[in-house]
Amino acid sequence: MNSLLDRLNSAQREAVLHMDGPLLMLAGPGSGKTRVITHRIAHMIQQGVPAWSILGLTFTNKAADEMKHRLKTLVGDSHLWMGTFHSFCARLLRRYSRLVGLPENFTIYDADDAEMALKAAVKLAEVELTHITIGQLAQQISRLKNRLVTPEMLLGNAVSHDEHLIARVYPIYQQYLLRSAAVDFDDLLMHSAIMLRTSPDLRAELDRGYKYILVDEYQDTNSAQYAIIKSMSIDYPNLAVTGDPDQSIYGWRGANLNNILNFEKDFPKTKVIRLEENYRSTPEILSAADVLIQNNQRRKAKNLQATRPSGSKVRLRTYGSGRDEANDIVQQIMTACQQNGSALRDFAVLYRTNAQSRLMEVALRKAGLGYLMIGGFQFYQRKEIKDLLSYLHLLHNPSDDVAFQRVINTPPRGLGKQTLLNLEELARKHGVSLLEGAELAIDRLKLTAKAKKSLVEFLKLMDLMREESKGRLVDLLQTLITKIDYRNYLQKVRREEVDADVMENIDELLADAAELDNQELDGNPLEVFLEQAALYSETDRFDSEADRVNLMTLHAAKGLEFPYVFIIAVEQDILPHRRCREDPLQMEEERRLLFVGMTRAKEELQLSCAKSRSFRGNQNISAASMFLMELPRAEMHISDLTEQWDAYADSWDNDDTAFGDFFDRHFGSDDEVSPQRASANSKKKTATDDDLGFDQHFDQGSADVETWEDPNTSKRNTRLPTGNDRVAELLAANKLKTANDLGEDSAVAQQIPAEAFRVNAIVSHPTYGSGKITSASGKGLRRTVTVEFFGDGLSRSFVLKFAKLTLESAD
DNA sequence: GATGTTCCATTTTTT
DNA sequence: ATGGAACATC
Repeated sequence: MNSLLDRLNSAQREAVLHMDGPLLMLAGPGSGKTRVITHRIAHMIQQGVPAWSILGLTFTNKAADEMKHRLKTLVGDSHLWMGTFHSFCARLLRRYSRLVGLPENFTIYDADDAEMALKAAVKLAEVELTHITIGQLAQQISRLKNRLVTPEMLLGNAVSHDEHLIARVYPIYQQYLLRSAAVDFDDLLMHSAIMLRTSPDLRAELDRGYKYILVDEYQDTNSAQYAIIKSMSIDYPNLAVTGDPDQSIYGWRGANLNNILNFEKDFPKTKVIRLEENYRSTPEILSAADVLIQNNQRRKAKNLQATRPSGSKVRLRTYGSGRDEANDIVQQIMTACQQNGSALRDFAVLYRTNAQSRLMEVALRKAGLGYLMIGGFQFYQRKEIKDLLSYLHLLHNPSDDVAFQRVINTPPRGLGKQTLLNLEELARKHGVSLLEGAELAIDRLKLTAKAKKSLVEFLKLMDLMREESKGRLVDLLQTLITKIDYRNYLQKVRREEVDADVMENIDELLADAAELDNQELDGNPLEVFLEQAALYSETDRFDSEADRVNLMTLHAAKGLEFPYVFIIAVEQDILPHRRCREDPLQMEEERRLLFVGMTRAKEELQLSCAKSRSFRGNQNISAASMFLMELPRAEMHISDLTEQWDAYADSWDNDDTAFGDFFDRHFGSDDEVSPQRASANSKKKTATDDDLGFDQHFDQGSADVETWEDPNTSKRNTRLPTGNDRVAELLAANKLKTANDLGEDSAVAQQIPAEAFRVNAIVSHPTYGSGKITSASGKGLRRTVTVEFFGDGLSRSFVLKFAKLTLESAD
């Protein structure tokens, strides 16, 4: 049994040996936390603690599975409950649903379903969503729920317009969910917490039952989760939590850092153990991450100790474009695989937002390398899967109005908007679900023959499925697919392209069902199937046997490790995300996010940014992230691979419209221009010919790595004039005359961009009067514009250098 | 009511 | 770029 304690350092051993009383493990990245947890449980079991009295709560199913797996190798099969908060709560609610007014066959709505329900609620509440989107509203309500704020608590407390709106919609949303016998993700926690609060007997029973509770990633728990754990740790405060405040990255989801910061106060006589030795990363990687995180104000200092031998320097790379970035990384991966026999699965590419995966995917596919993308559009969110599952949901829970809505006319069976509206009204009048409403409708609603027939058929289908649901899940699904001729419908909806994928997804769903059919289950298979789908996340099955490059967001990477890590698009407005700019707290969370990403790496780490990146279809100039300026750059390997930049710039030169847009975006808007942007632009322009000297304003410093400045500080100090500013100024001063004035030796010329003469600008000509520029091309004085004159409606072309054109208005 | 077309916002991160 | 919603047409 002492083998359990072998190969543990003293702090780890102390944690493993701790049994009774609260325990706080402050575990830095790579400090062997999972190992400590599993060994500790194994130790407890060996000491005679019954496994079923231990409750392990994790953040992802993946983490739970991993621990279960490791535990199995230590003590064999054991019957402890280890899972996510959400699945634990789901289980709790299934058993005690009546305590919160739900039937036990309630449905768990995913974000999509919840949004549909919210939309319905907004409609019922008869409010107008003017300046807030449905998504924002959903998030606000989610935050309230995470803080255990019920609709009643909101009454009379609303001050702002938003608060009034929420106070109005939130209760109706909750009602809607209740009537649909459904809960959203947040409800799982909130209902559980409330249930524990209002049922002292149940609380005491669970407290007694789960004598030992263990919470992983405690820094990411929110108030609802706190309430749940706390209430089960009163009589038996054997609560052990592990976490790292520096890895708190779910503040936006209501995670409350105070949970971990105040743990010692909360639970008297807490034993605190710090795990600061890092067994994962090279000293280079660890030190870079450590230097970065020290820029956070709101943290507890900690002393990360590297234990591994020195490795290669952390790389910091600048690319010309996101495409170059992706290609180079793929190149590096291939080289590494060839030269030192690395496997593809040793590599991870991490990014801030899911959208950033695309370029990597393209590059990997082009190179013929397999990849595994975690997150993004998830399997269970695909239309074809959701459609089919909605039928099952409706079958399992006939009150599920969201499922009904999704399913009733998919595939189209002639039940249109108006019919559905009538049906809805009928159901509401009778206080019944939509499905029941449908039954009523057949007699009570005047329907077209077709609609009536469809409704009858639909109800017959549901009956048939009800019959079938006693058998195997696969058969049920198969019957459904055949009856509604679903594959044919899909083929029609998505013409030609990618229908192979779609069909594969359906097959995969069938396979999932078949797999479940073969398992021994302690519950209703249909229910288990649906719940799995609802609480499943892609992160959970990331380590498939296949050898592939891993692609995922920084959030999804939490808790994982890889020999080689690339963090891409470390750029201003992406890695500190745009939405976090003003909020220092959110800014710190962004920094922690990068910290988490960096500390995933074992051997090698590369951070990169690109100077231009396409966003929503067009190329934008990017500035390096302020976080890169905070890194110990002297100790890193820095390289600037922007030689492709000029090639990109040239492609713009050939396309004047594109350049016009570019100009607008960077000089014509009121946005402040960072030095990076400005010099990037000047670099581009000086590469061409006869400029107007406009650049001189900007041509200070190159964008080379050595001159990287903190974009935040420099932005504030140097508000650069924009093209429009200057034109407006000169127009006002009546100094802007004709294009001739833009001649080389004209004083004004130094300041007027010929590009000011662009499409839609109003100009006037001594002979033809005024007109509008309808097209423009060329640079500088050779610029040619076509003007459509208001007088005779005719178009004429001019070369700026020679024509006497006067700019009347810039746009 | 179904199908086709255009326009529009949209994207932070996830159980 | 892309998919959804609003609008138009069959």
